[in-house]
Amino acid sequence: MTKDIDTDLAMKCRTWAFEEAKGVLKRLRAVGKGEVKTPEKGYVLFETGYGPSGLPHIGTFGEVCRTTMVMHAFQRLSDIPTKLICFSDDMDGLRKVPTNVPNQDLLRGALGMPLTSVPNPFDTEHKSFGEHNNARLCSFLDSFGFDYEFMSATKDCYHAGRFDSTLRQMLVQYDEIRTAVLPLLGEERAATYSPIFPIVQKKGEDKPYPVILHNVALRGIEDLDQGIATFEVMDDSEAERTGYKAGERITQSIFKGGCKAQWRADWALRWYAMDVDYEMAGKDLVTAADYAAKIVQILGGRGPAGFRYELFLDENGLKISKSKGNGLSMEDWLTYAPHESLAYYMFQRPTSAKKLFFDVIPKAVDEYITFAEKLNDQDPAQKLDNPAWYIHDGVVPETQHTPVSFALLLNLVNVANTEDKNVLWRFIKRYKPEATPENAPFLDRLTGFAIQYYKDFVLPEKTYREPDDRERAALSALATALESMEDGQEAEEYMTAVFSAGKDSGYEKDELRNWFQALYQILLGQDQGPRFGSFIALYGVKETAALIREALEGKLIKAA
RNA sequence: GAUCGCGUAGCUCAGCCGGUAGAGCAACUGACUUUUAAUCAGUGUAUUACAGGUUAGAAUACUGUCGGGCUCACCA
Repeated sequence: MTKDIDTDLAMKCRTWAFEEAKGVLKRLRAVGKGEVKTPEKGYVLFETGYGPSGLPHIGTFGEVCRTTMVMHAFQRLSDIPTKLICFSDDMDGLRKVPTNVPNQDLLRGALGMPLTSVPNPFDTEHKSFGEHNNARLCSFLDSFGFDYEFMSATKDCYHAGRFDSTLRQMLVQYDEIRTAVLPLLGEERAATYSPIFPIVQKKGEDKPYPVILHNVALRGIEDLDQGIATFEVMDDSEAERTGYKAGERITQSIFKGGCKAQWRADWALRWYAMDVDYEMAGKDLVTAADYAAKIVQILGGRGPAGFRYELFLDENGLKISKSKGNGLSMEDWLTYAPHESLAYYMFQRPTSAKKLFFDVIPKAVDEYITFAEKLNDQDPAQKLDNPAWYIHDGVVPETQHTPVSFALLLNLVNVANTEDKNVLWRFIKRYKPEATPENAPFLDRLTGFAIQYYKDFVLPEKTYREPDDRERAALSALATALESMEDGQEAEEYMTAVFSAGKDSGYEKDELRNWFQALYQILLGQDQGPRFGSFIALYGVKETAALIREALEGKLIKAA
């Protein structure tokens, strides 16, 4: 790519993304024995992991988004080609049945199977549960335009034999690896811990039914080059699920899909086999990542560079958990704001815990807009301090331009009292006559979000009331007056009509305030509203008249 | 128990390779308006948790204390 940023300048940049990218350089220098050079695989590998037992979520987005930012930074530090791989750990066993998935019985009958062997409970063309979720991950990532390569543990690695040479080595160093992990484990677990789990056919099943044996110990290596080894089952904890009881022995090849590594070891296996240069991890995984790095060292390699980001908390400072349903979900955010604003949020200080709840959304959107608006005019040093640089990889597209803030838009949609984008656009044009949905597509998206916000949070609060006799007479007079008027007149003209209708129906001068309040309460379902003359001008004369007629017929109350 | 981050204006937070403390919201004042809201303009006298040391100078780096919190220690 063209060098938009001078390398020296990039080296001086101290934002976390560049600090991380420098960490990658440091790793390359160590691996290259003092020289930074292109790795044998031909590129620098940035990896993010994904567990396909659930759907992609806000954490998935955060990792891919942030890793991409580091990769973009790295591209300013070095000419070495880069690649981002989103790795799906889809050989992992199905441990429990997710409650938010159809065909619960189907899944209950597949416990213990690798996810890519679990039948697909969804009505999609994918053969397995794992593959279905993989596809979900990809379409999720694609919807944001991430530039990545998908990799399946089952298909691309275990079964393809890609991990075999590393597995061979793990077999040789089995005890060493096991010993390294033991200090981390509780006593009970340590007794039966194995870094490698053989995958066997469940006993007593006619159909193919692969299950992962977790409670085994390596007893001997029969043929190292074929990966053939003997394992002994250590207890009866999985007897019911697998048919294997304590003391039974299994001799088989662990190559070509014959085994699965325990997750800490699996991480190490992947890092070593693929020579991963960078992978970040959430704080909940720090210990595991440290141990995985130790295992990589035992294998003779060096773990990837990468840092530990803090977790997201809810409004009360508690960890966001999908099962508890606290905090904000991906869907919540994307319902009310563009993904660019979420990327902006992800850029903000990943090393300190952030509260992620509803109120942060509008602020994130407006801060994103502020930075995006000024990026292209800044000098290179300033650009590197601008979050928008990281979100858009250097240049903000013209289509992102928006002359109006999200906060203003939220006010506008409230005032406009509309679920119609076109009406909202008329209000926007009053502020910024040059803006159109065509020349400001990002603003057009924002109007959609603002309307959604209005629908979900403002509209339910509305309470329309019935007009009394005097109000009824005044409203009726106003409707009649408006029906004889045309669009396109000054707001003052309409305002005069509103005042006349009020005065003619008996409102004294000091009482007119009540007349306006009545309009809002009866027509808009709220105690306050826009200047009414302007409202008519923007909403439309005929439309306003129609609205009044509806109110008089009591339709608005029923609708609400 | 181990680890990691946090403690700055009423609220949410920014500032943290050291140089007299900022934003948004809230509040208040004014302008505009034949109502209100919006909009526009303006208004911030915070022991930067506490203590100590380093420095010509510390919210910022260091040491300690207190407070409250996440995560890990069964599984991944």
